[in-house]
Amino acid sequence: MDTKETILHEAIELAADRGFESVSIRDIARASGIRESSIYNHYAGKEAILEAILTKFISYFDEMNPELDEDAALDEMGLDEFFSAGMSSLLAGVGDEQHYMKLWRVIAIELHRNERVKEFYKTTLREAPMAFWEGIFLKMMDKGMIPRCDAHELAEEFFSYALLMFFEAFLVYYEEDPTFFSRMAGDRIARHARFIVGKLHEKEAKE
Amino acid sequence: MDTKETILHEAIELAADRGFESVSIRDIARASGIRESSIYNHYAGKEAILEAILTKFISYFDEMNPELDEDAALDEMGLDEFFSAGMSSLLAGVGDEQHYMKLWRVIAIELHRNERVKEFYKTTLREAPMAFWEGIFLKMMDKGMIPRCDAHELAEEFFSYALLMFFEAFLVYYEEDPTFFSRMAGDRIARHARFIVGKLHEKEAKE
DNA sequence: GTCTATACCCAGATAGAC
DNA sequence: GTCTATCTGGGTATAGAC
Repeated sequence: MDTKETILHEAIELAADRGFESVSIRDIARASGIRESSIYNHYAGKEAILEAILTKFISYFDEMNPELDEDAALDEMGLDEFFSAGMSSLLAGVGDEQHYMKLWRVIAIELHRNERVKEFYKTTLREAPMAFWEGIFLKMMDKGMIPRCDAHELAEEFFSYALLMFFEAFLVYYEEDPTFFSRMAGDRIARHARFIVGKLHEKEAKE
Repeated sequence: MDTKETILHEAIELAADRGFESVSIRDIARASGIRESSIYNHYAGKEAILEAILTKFISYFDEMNPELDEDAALDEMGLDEFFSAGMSSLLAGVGDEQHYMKLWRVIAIELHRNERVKEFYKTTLREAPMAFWEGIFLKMMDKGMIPRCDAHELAEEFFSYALLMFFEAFLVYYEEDPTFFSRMAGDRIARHARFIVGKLHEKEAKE
């Protein structure tokens, strides 16, 4: 690993503990085994390191979240199976490699003060998945797999729970248990999915 | 307003913008119209001011959230009415006075690094309301108002959405719209409540 | 590209006159 | 209880030798 990568890596490790704001150039230099001044040969300043962290996170996220071929999947699966598959895909997208988890933690902490992170949250973490699931639900209705209802609302009900898990895992429980998301989110979201599926099945049974 | 109160007030105003960490004693002194050194006649240090903020918030919160007499209420109301009442009570508990909203914002930002805030979140914001709603659902089942099911799960499904609104309102949307919670949470949570009530009604119809 | 040395600033905090 | 003055430490960042 070259120096530039090392600096970035150590900056993330430190920022996951106490937030990027609380990490100094000195800290990063010490952890990277070089002097403060050497950092400026690789990054223009502290802000540039944060930008690099966000860029790394976003490209990592995109790479881990290939477009799902929902049409093919919908033809082959039942409703329950599809939810499980969708959730596995979601969790795979979050990843569970330790260092990647730290990136999520940094992003969560930066949310309140960084415009780029806010934009990422609003479009990539919230709107895009909501639109995806809304599309899925519409197709399910077309195929008669679920009864007709407001697909937009259904998507909101379904995906909101995953968003709450994100906030709780990385802002509330992270320090006492950095694996909270990988360990708990899967089960909790699966339970939630069953609740929603239950609702759809009941509707079906009723009609 | 005496000096000690002024210091606390201005500290909150500043911390709501950029987080308490980013506010300096100098900033607070300037906003309060006194010198830095004078602050130490009222507070032991910066940490003491943060503690005072948390204490103010918690006592304000407790004051705004009187115990609801759910038994009496349940006897008089239908299911829909009770949900509306419960939600109004929740929103009243959050309050909408500007300065109080700023306290919520500060709390949300501090969540990731302050143990006291984490504890408040876990017990007062999450566990207590969950237990309250679980109790309500159990009583509703006893009275035959809703079909029997897992009351704990139902409470989680119901209240999780309100928690997500808290995170989104104060971490994501606050800067562009400080009134997001008062304006949006009410409607959104009401819609969510209708979704849950819908589910219960369908269960009822089915059985 | 890394080092030493240093500039410059602002942070939290204290001493002591009034 | 407020002020002026000051301390000490740590922060980001730059200059220039090697």
